[in-house]
Amino acid sequence: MNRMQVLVIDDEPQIRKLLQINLESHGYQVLQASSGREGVQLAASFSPELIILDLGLPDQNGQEVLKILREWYSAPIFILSVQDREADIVDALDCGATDYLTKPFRTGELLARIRGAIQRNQNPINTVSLNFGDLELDLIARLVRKNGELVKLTSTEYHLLLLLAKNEGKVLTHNYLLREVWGYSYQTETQYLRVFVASLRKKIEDDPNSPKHLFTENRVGYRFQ
Amino acid sequence: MNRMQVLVIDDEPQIRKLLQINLESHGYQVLQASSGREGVQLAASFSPELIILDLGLPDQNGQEVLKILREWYSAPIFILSVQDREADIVDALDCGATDYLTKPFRTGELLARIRGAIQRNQNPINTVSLNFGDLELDLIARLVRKNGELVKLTSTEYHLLLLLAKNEGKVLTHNYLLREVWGYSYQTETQYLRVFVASLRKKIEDDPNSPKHLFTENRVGYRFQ
DNA sequence: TCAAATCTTTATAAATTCTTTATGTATGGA
DNA sequence: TCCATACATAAAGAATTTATAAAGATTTGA
Repeated sequence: MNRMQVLVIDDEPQIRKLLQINLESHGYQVLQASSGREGVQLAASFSPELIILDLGLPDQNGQEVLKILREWYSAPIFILSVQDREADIVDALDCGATDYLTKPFRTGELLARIRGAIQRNQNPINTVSLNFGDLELDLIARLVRKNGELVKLTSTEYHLLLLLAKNEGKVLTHNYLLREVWGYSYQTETQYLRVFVASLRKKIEDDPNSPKHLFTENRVGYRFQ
Repeated sequence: MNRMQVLVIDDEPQIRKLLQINLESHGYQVLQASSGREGVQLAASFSPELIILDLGLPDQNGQEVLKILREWYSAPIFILSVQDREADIVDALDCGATDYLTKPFRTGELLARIRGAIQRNQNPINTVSLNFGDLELDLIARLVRKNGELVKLTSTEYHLLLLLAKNEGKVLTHNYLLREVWGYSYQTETQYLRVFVASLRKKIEDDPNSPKHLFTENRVGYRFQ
Protein backbone atom coordinates (compact mmCIF):
# COMPACT_ATOMS: atom_id res chain seq x y z
CA MET A 1 0.00 0.00 0.00
CA ASN A 2 1.15 3.51 -0.75
CA ARG A 3 1.43 5.83 2.18
CA MET A 4 -0.13 9.25 2.21
CA GLN A 5 2.30 12.10 1.82
CA VAL A 6 2.11 15.10 4.11
CA LEU A 7 4.25 18.17 3.53
CA VAL A 8 5.30 20.18 6.56
CA ILE A 9 6.40 23.75 5.86
CA ASP A 10 7.88 25.20 9.04
CA ASP A 11 11.14 26.92 9.88
CA GLU A 12 11.39 25.51 13.40
CA PRO A 13 13.24 22.17 13.30
CA GLN A 14 11.72 20.97 16.57
CA ILE A 15 8.15 21.46 15.30
CA ARG A 16 9.04 19.64 12.07
CA LYS A 17 10.53 16.80 14.10
CA LEU A 18 7.49 16.57 16.37
CA LEU A 19 5.13 16.47 13.41
CA GLN A 20 7.32 13.99 11.56
CA ILE A 21 7.36 11.56 14.46
CA ASN A 22 3.62 11.77 15.04
CA LEU A 23 2.68 11.59 11.39
CA GLU A 24 5.03 8.73 10.57
CA SER A 25 3.83 6.70 13.52
CA HIS A 26 0.35 7.01 12.01
CA GLY A 27 1.41 5.79 8.61
CA TYR A 28 2.04 9.01 6.76
CA GLN A 29 5.13 9.79 4.74
CA VAL A 30 6.47 13.19 5.71
CA LEU A 31 8.10 15.75 3.42
CA GLN A 32 9.76 18.72 5.08
CA ALA A 33 10.48 22.26 4.01
CA SER A 34 11.97 25.00 6.13
CA SER A 35 10.97 27.90 3.90
CA GLY A 36 8.03 28.98 1.80
CA ARG A 37 10.01 28.78 -1.43
CA GLU A 38 11.15 25.24 -0.72
CA GLY A 39 7.62 24.28 0.37
CA VAL A 40 6.05 25.44 -2.86
CA GLN A 41 8.67 23.52 -4.85
CA LEU A 42 8.07 20.30 -2.93
CA ALA A 43 4.32 20.71 -3.18
CA ALA A 44 4.61 21.16 -6.94
CA SER A 45 6.80 18.12 -7.47
CA PHE A 46 5.14 15.68 -5.05
CA SER A 47 1.49 16.82 -4.83
CA PRO A 48 1.15 15.63 -1.24
CA GLU A 49 -2.25 14.63 0.15
CA LEU A 50 -2.05 17.42 2.71
CA ILE A 51 0.12 20.40 3.60
CA ILE A 52 0.79 21.77 7.06
CA LEU A 53 1.93 25.37 6.78
CA ASP A 54 3.36 27.58 9.47
CA LEU A 55 2.35 31.19 8.98
CA GLY A 56 5.47 32.58 10.63
CA LEU A 57 8.05 31.85 7.97
CA PRO A 58 11.29 33.79 7.62
CA ASP A 59 11.48 34.25 3.85
CA GLN A 60 7.88 34.97 2.92
CA ASN A 61 4.64 35.86 4.52
CA GLY A 62 2.82 32.58 5.19
CA GLN A 63 -0.35 34.10 3.83
CA GLU A 64 1.46 34.65 0.54
CA VAL A 65 2.60 31.04 0.43
CA LEU A 66 -0.98 29.96 1.03
CA LYS A 67 -2.23 32.04 -1.89
CA ILE A 68 0.50 30.76 -4.20
CA LEU A 69 -0.31 27.16 -3.29
CA ARG A 70 -4.03 27.66 -3.73
CA GLU A 71 -3.59 28.79 -7.31
CA TRP A 72 -3.28 25.16 -8.28
CA TYR A 73 -3.18 22.99 -5.14
CA SER A 74 -6.65 21.76 -4.13
CA ALA A 75 -5.91 19.24 -1.35
CA PRO A 76 -6.18 20.31 2.31
CA ILE A 77 -3.83 22.95 3.71
CA PHE A 78 -3.63 23.23 7.51
CA ILE A 79 -2.31 26.40 9.06
CA LEU A 80 -0.22 26.27 12.21
CA SER A 81 0.42 29.56 13.92
CA VAL A 82 1.27 31.15 17.22
CA GLN A 83 -1.11 33.92 16.16
CA ASP A 84 -4.52 33.57 17.76
CA ARG A 85 -5.99 36.82 16.43
CA GLU A 86 -9.41 36.22 14.93
CA ALA A 87 -8.67 38.45 11.95
CA ASP A 88 -5.67 36.29 11.00
CA ILE A 89 -7.70 33.11 11.28
CA VAL A 90 -10.52 34.52 9.16
CA ASP A 91 -8.04 35.78 6.57
CA ALA A 92 -6.32 32.43 6.33
CA LEU A 93 -9.57 30.51 6.05
CA ASP A 94 -10.88 32.89 3.39
CA CYS A 95 -7.62 32.45 1.48
CA GLY A 96 -8.39 28.76 1.23
CA ALA A 97 -6.92 27.27 4.38
CA THR A 98 -8.75 24.07 5.30
CA ASP A 99 -8.12 24.38 9.03
CA TYR A 100 -6.25 26.63 11.43
CA LEU A 101 -4.61 25.48 14.64
CA THR A 102 -2.76 27.62 17.12
CA LYS A 103 0.42 26.57 18.83
CA PRO A 104 0.72 24.83 21.14
CA PHE A 105 -1.57 22.29 19.50
CA ARG A 106 -2.73 18.87 20.65
CA THR A 107 -1.30 16.16 18.43
CA GLY A 108 -4.24 13.80 18.82
CA GLU A 109 -6.65 16.47 17.68
CA LEU A 110 -4.38 17.50 14.81
CA LEU A 111 -4.17 13.91 13.63
CA ALA A 112 -7.94 13.47 13.84
CA ARG A 113 -8.47 16.68 11.87
CA ILE A 114 -5.94 15.50 9.29
CA ARG A 115 -7.72 12.15 8.94
CA GLY A 116 -11.03 13.91 8.42
CA ALA A 117 -9.70 16.43 5.92
CA ILE A 118 -7.92 13.83 3.83
CA GLN A 119 -10.93 11.54 3.84
CA ARG A 120 -13.29 14.32 2.77
CA ASN A 121 -10.89 15.24 0.01
CA GLN A 122 -10.45 11.66 -1.14
CA ASN A 123 -14.02 10.58 -1.67
CA PRO A 124 -16.23 13.58 -2.08
CA ILE A 125 -18.92 11.28 -3.38
CA ASN A 126 -20.38 9.82 -0.28
CA THR A 127 -22.08 6.55 -1.05
CA VAL A 128 -23.53 5.43 2.23
CA SER A 129 -25.50 2.25 1.89
CA LEU A 130 -26.99 -0.53 3.96
CA ASN A 131 -26.54 -4.05 2.58
CA PHE A 132 -28.57 -7.13 3.38
CA GLY A 133 -27.61 -9.88 0.98
CA ASP A 134 -29.62 -9.34 -2.17
CA LEU A 135 -31.00 -6.05 -0.84
CA GLU A 136 -29.22 -2.72 -0.85
CA LEU A 137 -30.43 0.62 0.50
CA ASP A 138 -28.59 3.64 -0.87
CA LEU A 139 -29.21 6.30 1.76
CA ILE A 140 -27.76 9.23 -0.16
CA ALA A 141 -29.48 8.49 -3.45
CA ARG A 142 -32.58 7.36 -1.56
CA LEU A 143 -32.90 4.21 -3.66
CA VAL A 144 -33.39 0.51 -2.99
CA ARG A 145 -31.89 -2.25 -5.13
CA LYS A 146 -32.65 -5.96 -5.17
CA ASN A 147 -30.01 -8.05 -6.94
CA GLY A 148 -28.76 -4.81 -8.41
CA GLU A 149 -32.11 -3.84 -9.88
CA LEU A 150 -33.98 -0.79 -8.76
CA VAL A 151 -37.05 -1.49 -6.66
CA LYS A 152 -39.76 1.11 -6.96
CA LEU A 153 -41.07 2.05 -3.54
CA THR A 154 -43.55 4.72 -2.54
CA SER A 155 -42.26 7.29 -0.08
CA THR A 156 -44.12 5.67 2.82
CA GLU A 157 -42.80 2.23 1.91
CA TYR A 158 -39.27 3.61 1.74
CA HIS A 159 -39.63 5.37 5.05
CA LEU A 160 -40.88 2.21 6.73
CA LEU A 161 -38.19 0.02 5.20
CA LEU A 162 -35.48 2.50 6.14
CA LEU A 163 -36.61 2.50 9.74
CA LEU A 164 -36.64 -1.29 9.91
CA ALA A 165 -33.31 -1.63 8.10
CA LYS A 166 -31.58 0.88 10.32
CA ASN A 167 -32.63 -1.23 13.28
CA GLU A 168 -31.53 -4.52 11.77
CA GLY A 169 -32.27 -7.44 14.06
CA LYS A 170 -34.29 -5.42 16.51
CA VAL A 171 -38.00 -5.90 16.97
CA LEU A 172 -39.79 -2.61 16.34
CA THR A 173 -43.22 -2.37 17.91
CA HIS A 174 -46.36 -1.49 15.98
CA ASN A 175 -46.65 1.59 18.10
CA TYR A 176 -43.16 2.78 17.37
CA LEU A 177 -43.35 2.17 13.63
CA LEU A 178 -46.70 3.93 13.33
CA ARG A 179 -45.50 6.84 15.37
CA GLU A 180 -42.30 7.29 13.36
CA VAL A 181 -43.72 6.83 9.88
CA TRP A 182 -47.27 8.15 10.13
CA GLY A 183 -47.12 10.33 13.21
CA TYR A 184 -48.17 10.43 16.80
CA SER A 185 -51.92 10.25 16.19
CA TYR A 186 -51.72 7.06 14.12
CA GLN A 187 -50.41 4.80 16.88
CA THR A 188 -53.50 2.59 16.84
CA GLU A 189 -53.81 2.16 13.06
CA THR A 190 -52.16 -1.26 13.07
CA GLN A 191 -53.93 -2.19 9.87
CA TYR A 192 -51.89 0.42 7.96
CA LEU A 193 -48.79 -1.45 8.96
CA ARG A 194 -50.14 -4.78 7.77
CA VAL A 195 -51.05 -3.32 4.40
CA PHE A 196 -47.67 -1.68 3.91
CA VAL A 197 -45.68 -4.63 5.18
CA ALA A 198 -47.53 -6.81 2.71
CA SER A 199 -46.73 -4.53 -0.20
CA LEU A 200 -43.11 -4.20 0.92
CA ARG A 201 -42.76 -7.98 1.04
CA LYS A 202 -44.21 -8.27 -2.42
CA LYS A 203 -41.46 -5.95 -3.65
CA ILE A 204 -38.40 -7.01 -1.71
CA GLU A 205 -38.88 -10.69 -0.87
CA ASP A 206 -38.28 -13.58 -3.26
CA ASP A 207 -41.27 -15.34 -1.73
CA PRO A 208 -43.55 -13.01 0.25
CA ASN A 209 -45.10 -16.05 1.96
CA SER A 210 -41.82 -17.04 3.60
CA PRO A 211 -39.91 -13.82 4.06
CA LYS A 212 -36.12 -13.78 4.48
CA HIS A 213 -35.87 -10.14 5.48
CA LEU A 214 -39.06 -8.76 6.96
CA PHE A 215 -40.31 -10.93 9.80
CA THR A 216 -43.51 -10.72 11.81
CA GLU A 217 -43.15 -10.77 15.58
CA ASN A 218 -46.62 -11.79 16.60
CA ARG A 219 -48.50 -9.37 18.80
CA VAL A 220 -45.43 -7.15 19.07
CA GLY A 221 -44.23 -5.76 15.79
CA TYR A 222 -41.85 -6.43 12.91
CA ARG A 223 -38.17 -7.19 12.55
CA PHE A 224 -35.77 -6.76 9.66
CA GLN A 225 -32.78 -8.98 9.00
CA MET B 1 -30.03 34.71 -5.11
CA ASN B 2 -30.73 31.49 -3.28
CA ARG B 3 -29.70 31.47 0.33
CA MET B 4 -27.89 28.56 1.93
CA GLN B 5 -29.73 26.75 4.69
CA VAL B 6 -27.98 26.09 7.98
CA LEU B 7 -29.57 23.93 10.65
CA VAL B 8 -28.75 24.74 14.27
CA ILE B 9 -29.38 21.94 16.77
CA ASP B 10 -28.96 23.34 20.27
CA ASP B 11 -31.14 23.31 23.36
CA GLU B 12 -30.02 26.73 24.58
CA PRO B 13 -32.29 29.41 23.09
CA GLN B 14 -29.72 32.15 23.54
CA ILE B 15 -27.10 30.24 21.55
CA ARG B 16 -29.64 29.55 18.82
CA LYS B 17 -30.58 33.23 18.77
CA LEU B 18 -26.94 34.29 18.60
CA LEU B 19 -26.21 31.93 15.74
CA GLN B 20 -29.41 32.88 13.95
CA ILE B 21 -28.60 36.60 14.05
CA ASN B 22 -25.05 36.08 12.87
CA LEU B 23 -25.87 33.59 10.15
CA GLU B 24 -28.84 35.53 8.82
CA SER B 25 -26.86 38.73 8.65
CA HIS B 26 -24.44 36.85 6.43
CA GLY B 27 -27.14 35.67 4.08
CA TYR B 28 -27.88 32.21 5.41
CA GLN B 29 -31.35 30.91 6.12
CA VAL B 30 -31.44 29.37 9.59
CA LEU B 31 -33.43 26.34 10.68
CA GLN B 32 -33.59 25.67 14.39
CA ALA B 33 -34.07 22.56 16.46
CA SER B 34 -33.95 22.32 20.23
CA SER B 35 -33.58 18.54 20.42
CA GLY B 36 -31.76 15.79 18.58
CA ARG B 37 -34.95 14.17 17.36
CA GLU B 38 -36.26 17.41 15.93
CA GLY B 39 -32.88 18.14 14.38
CA VAL B 40 -32.75 14.82 12.55
CA GLN B 41 -36.26 15.36 11.22
CA LEU B 42 -35.46 18.85 9.94
CA ALA B 43 -32.22 17.63 8.39
CA ALA B 44 -34.09 14.88 6.58
CA SER B 45 -36.77 17.13 5.17
CA PHE B 46 -34.68 20.17 4.24
CA SER B 47 -31.18 18.79 3.49
CA PRO B 48 -29.46 21.95 4.72
CA GLU B 49 -26.04 22.89 3.37
CA LEU B 50 -24.52 22.65 6.87
CA ILE B 51 -25.50 21.58 10.36
CA ILE B 52 -24.28 23.06 13.63
CA LEU B 53 -24.75 20.53 16.41
CA ASP B 54 -24.38 21.06 20.13
CA LEU B 55 -23.05 17.95 21.82
CA GLY B 56 -24.86 18.63 25.10
CA LEU B 57 -28.45 17.93 24.16
CA PRO B 58 -31.09 16.97 26.70
CA ASP B 59 -32.91 14.16 24.87
CA GLN B 60 -30.05 12.29 23.23
CA ASN B 61 -26.31 12.10 23.36
CA GLY B 62 -25.01 14.54 20.78
CA GLN B 63 -22.54 11.92 19.59
CA GLU B 64 -25.52 9.65 18.83
CA VAL B 65 -27.22 12.38 16.82
CA LEU B 66 -24.00 12.85 14.87
CA LYS B 67 -23.87 9.15 14.01
CA ILE B 68 -27.53 9.06 12.98
CA LEU B 69 -27.04 12.08 10.72
CA ARG B 70 -23.89 10.65 9.18
CA GLU B 71 -25.74 7.53 8.07
CA TRP B 72 -27.00 9.54 5.14
CA TYR B 73 -26.08 13.20 5.53
CA SER B 74 -22.85 14.07 3.74
CA ALA B 75 -22.70 17.86 3.99
CA PRO B 76 -20.61 19.51 6.75
CA ILE B 77 -21.53 19.04 10.40
CA PHE B 78 -19.95 21.44 12.89
CA ILE B 79 -19.81 20.51 16.55
CA LEU B 80 -20.25 23.11 19.25
CA SER B 81 -19.41 22.05 22.77
CA VAL B 82 -18.35 23.30 26.14
CA GLN B 83 -16.19 20.19 26.33
CA ASP B 84 -12.58 20.87 25.48
CA ARG B 85 -11.26 17.38 26.25
CA GLU B 86 -9.06 16.12 23.43
CA ALA B 87 -10.67 12.66 23.53
CA ASP B 88 -14.11 14.14 22.89
CA ILE B 89 -12.80 16.18 19.98
CA VAL B 90 -11.05 13.19 18.42
CA ASP B 91 -14.17 11.04 18.88
CA ALA B 92 -16.42 13.59 17.23
CA LEU B 93 -14.04 14.12 14.32
CA ASP B 94 -13.67 10.39 13.80
CA CYS B 95 -17.47 10.05 13.82
CA GLY B 96 -17.62 12.34 10.85
CA ALA B 97 -17.74 15.83 12.34
CA THR B 98 -16.29 18.33 9.90
CA ASP B 99 -15.11 20.75 12.56
CA TYR B 100 -15.24 21.15 16.33
CA LEU B 101 -15.46 24.45 18.15
CA THR B 102 -15.54 24.96 21.89
CA LYS B 103 -17.74 27.49 23.62
CA PRO B 104 -17.27 30.34 23.90
CA PHE B 105 -16.49 30.60 20.21
CA ARG B 106 -15.61 33.56 18.03
CA THR B 107 -18.39 34.25 15.58
CA GLY B 108 -16.12 35.65 12.90
CA GLU B 109 -14.01 32.52 12.96
CA LEU B 110 -17.09 30.29 12.97
CA LEU B 111 -18.49 32.09 9.94
CA ALA B 112 -15.18 31.81 8.09
CA ARG B 113 -15.00 28.11 8.86
CA ILE B 114 -18.58 27.68 7.67
CA ARG B 115 -17.82 29.50 4.42
CA GLY B 116 -14.83 27.23 3.82
CA ALA B 117 -16.63 24.01 4.67
CA ILE B 118 -19.61 24.77 2.45
CA GLN B 119 -17.40 25.80 -0.42
CA ARG B 120 -15.32 22.63 -0.20
CA ASN B 121 -18.49 20.58 -0.12
CA GLN B 122 -19.96 22.21 -3.21
CA ASN B 123 -19.85 20.06 -6.28
CA PRO B 124 -16.16 19.56 -6.95
CA ILE B 125 -16.88 18.46 -10.48
CA ASN B 126 -14.33 20.11 -12.73
CA THR B 127 -15.19 18.19 -15.82
CA VAL B 128 -15.87 20.00 -19.03
CA SER B 129 -18.78 17.86 -20.10
CA LEU B 130 -21.22 15.32 -18.75
CA ASN B 131 -22.33 12.41 -20.92
CA PHE B 132 -25.42 10.26 -20.56
CA GLY B 133 -25.83 8.07 -23.61
CA ASP B 134 -27.55 10.16 -26.25
CA LEU B 135 -27.32 13.28 -24.07
CA GLU B 136 -24.29 15.51 -23.61
CA LEU B 137 -23.92 18.61 -21.44
CA ASP B 138 -21.12 21.01 -22.32
CA LEU B 139 -20.55 22.87 -19.05
CA ILE B 140 -18.22 25.48 -20.51
CA ALA B 141 -20.35 26.46 -23.46
CA ARG B 142 -23.57 25.87 -21.46
CA LEU B 143 -24.91 23.75 -24.29
CA VAL B 144 -26.84 20.51 -24.42
CA ARG B 145 -26.69 18.05 -27.30
CA LYS B 146 -28.95 15.10 -28.02
CA ASN B 147 -27.54 12.64 -30.53
CA GLY B 148 -25.10 15.39 -31.49
CA GLU B 149 -27.81 17.90 -32.23
CA LEU B 150 -28.15 21.08 -30.25
CA VAL B 151 -31.07 21.22 -27.85
CA LYS B 152 -32.33 24.71 -27.16
CA LEU B 153 -32.98 25.19 -23.46
CA THR B 154 -33.98 28.28 -21.52
CA SER B 155 -31.61 29.26 -18.73
CA THR B 156 -33.95 27.91 -16.06
CA GLU B 157 -34.31 24.62 -17.90
CA TYR B 158 -30.53 24.40 -18.23
CA HIS B 159 -29.98 25.21 -14.57
CA LEU B 160 -32.45 22.53 -13.50
CA LEU B 161 -30.99 19.93 -15.84
CA LEU B 162 -27.44 20.73 -14.74
CA LEU B 163 -28.34 20.26 -11.09
CA LEU B 164 -29.99 16.92 -11.79
CA ALA B 165 -27.17 15.77 -14.07
CA LYS B 166 -24.47 16.70 -11.58
CA ASN B 167 -26.26 14.48 -9.07
CA GLU B 168 -26.77 11.59 -11.42
CA GLY B 169 -28.57 8.70 -9.77
CA LYS B 170 -29.57 10.60 -6.67
CA VAL B 171 -33.12 11.52 -5.81
CA LEU B 172 -33.25 15.29 -5.42
CA THR B 173 -36.17 16.56 -3.39
CA HIS B 174 -38.66 19.14 -4.62
CA ASN B 175 -37.51 21.37 -1.83
CA TYR B 176 -33.87 21.17 -2.79
CA LEU B 177 -34.42 21.68 -6.49
CA LEU B 178 -36.69 24.67 -5.94
CA ARG B 179 -34.28 26.19 -3.48
CA GLU B 180 -31.29 25.78 -5.76
CA VAL B 181 -32.90 26.88 -9.00
CA TRP B 182 -35.50 29.44 -7.97
CA GLY B 183 -34.38 30.47 -4.47
CA TYR B 184 -35.29 29.73 -0.90
CA SER B 185 -38.66 31.51 -1.01
CA TYR B 186 -39.93 29.24 -3.76
CA GLN B 187 -39.63 26.01 -1.79
CA THR B 188 -43.35 25.35 -1.91
CA GLU B 189 -43.89 26.11 -5.59
CA THR B 190 -43.87 22.48 -6.61
CA GLN B 191 -45.93 23.25 -9.69
CA TYR B 192 -43.01 25.20 -11.21
CA LEU B 193 -41.01 22.02 -11.09
CA ARG B 194 -43.72 20.01 -12.81
CA VAL B 195 -44.02 22.53 -15.60
CA PHE B 196 -40.29 22.69 -16.20
CA VAL B 197 -39.76 18.97 -15.91
CA ALA B 198 -42.47 18.49 -18.50
CA SER B 199 -40.82 20.90 -20.91
CA LEU B 200 -37.38 19.40 -20.26
CA ARG B 201 -38.73 15.94 -21.03
CA LYS B 202 -40.26 17.18 -24.24
CA LYS B 203 -36.80 18.37 -25.29
CA ILE B 204 -34.45 15.67 -24.07
CA GLU B 205 -36.46 12.44 -23.98
CA ASP B 206 -37.23 10.27 -27.00
CA ASP B 207 -40.65 9.59 -25.50
CA PRO B 208 -41.65 12.05 -22.77
CA ASN B 209 -44.32 9.59 -21.58
CA SER B 210 -41.74 6.95 -20.67
CA PRO B 211 -38.59 8.86 -19.78
CA LYS B 212 -35.16 7.22 -19.89
CA HIS B 213 -33.31 10.02 -18.14
CA LEU B 214 -35.54 12.16 -15.99
CA PHE B 215 -37.53 10.06 -13.56
CA THR B 216 -40.28 11.05 -11.14
CA GLU B 217 -39.95 9.90 -7.56
CA ASN B 218 -43.49 10.32 -6.35
CA ARG B 219 -44.03 12.63 -3.40
CA VAL B 220 -40.30 13.12 -3.07
CA GLY B 221 -38.64 14.63 -6.10
CA TYR B 222 -36.88 13.78 -9.35
CA ARG B 223 -33.90 11.70 -10.37
CA PHE B 224 -31.63 11.86 -13.41
CA GLN B 225 -29.90 8.84 -14.90
C1' DT C 1 -41.44 50.27 -28.87
C1' DC C 2 -42.84 46.01 -30.39
C1' DA C 3 -42.49 41.20 -30.98
C1' DA C 4 -40.70 37.10 -29.35
C1' DA C 5 -39.31 34.42 -25.74
C1' DT C 6 -39.75 33.08 -21.21
C1' DC C 7 -41.82 32.66 -16.80
C1' DT C 8 -45.93 32.26 -13.82
C1' DT C 9 -50.46 30.86 -12.96
C1' DT C 10 -54.65 28.28 -13.75
C1' DA C 11 -57.31 24.40 -15.13
C1' DT C 12 -58.04 19.66 -15.78
C1' DA C 13 -57.28 14.86 -16.82
C1' DA C 14 -54.47 11.01 -15.62
C1' DA C 15 -51.76 8.47 -12.55
C1' DT C 16 -50.40 7.15 -8.16
C1' DT C 17 -50.77 6.50 -3.40
C1' DC C 18 -53.27 6.18 0.81
C1' DT C 19 -57.17 4.63 3.49
C1' DT C 20 -60.79 1.63 4.36
C1' DT C 21 -63.33 -2.55 3.94
C1' DA C 22 -63.83 -7.35 3.34
C1' DT C 23 -62.42 -11.99 3.71
C1' DG C 24 -59.67 -15.84 4.66
C1' DT C 25 -55.68 -17.72 7.35
C1' DA C 26 -52.72 -18.28 11.33
C1' DT C 27 -51.72 -18.21 16.28
C1' DG C 28 -52.04 -19.11 21.07
C1' DG C 29 -54.64 -19.81 25.30
C1' DA C 30 -58.61 -22.10 27.81
C1' DT D 1 -60.31 -28.81 19.93
C1' DC D 2 -62.51 -24.47 19.88
C1' DC D 3 -62.55 -19.63 20.01
C1' DA D 4 -61.02 -15.02 20.20
C1' DT D 5 -57.64 -12.27 18.52
C1' DA D 6 -54.10 -11.02 15.35
C1' DC D 7 -52.27 -11.24 10.71
C1' DA D 8 -52.13 -11.27 5.37
C1' DT D 9 -53.95 -9.90 1.27
C1' DA D 10 -56.92 -8.18 -2.34
C1' DA D 11 -59.56 -4.74 -3.88
C1' DA D 12 -62.58 -0.67 -3.91
C1' DG D 13 -63.02 4.13 -2.92
C1' DA D 14 -60.93 8.58 -1.45
C1' DA D 15 -57.39 11.71 -1.55
C1' DT D 16 -53.35 13.40 -3.25
C1' DT D 17 -49.93 14.15 -6.62
C1' DT D 18 -48.40 14.56 -11.27
C1' DA D 19 -48.44 15.78 -16.34
C1' DT D 20 -49.76 18.80 -19.65
C1' DA D 21 -51.85 22.43 -22.20
C1' DA D 22 -52.78 26.91 -22.41
C1' DA D 23 -53.74 31.61 -20.93
C1' DG D 24 -51.88 35.67 -18.74
C1' DA D 25 -47.76 38.31 -17.09
C1' DT D 26 -43.23 39.63 -17.47
C1' DT D 27 -38.79 40.06 -19.46
C1' DT D 28 -35.61 40.39 -23.23
C1' DG D 29 -33.58 41.85 -27.41
C1' DA D 30 -33.77 43.87 -31.95
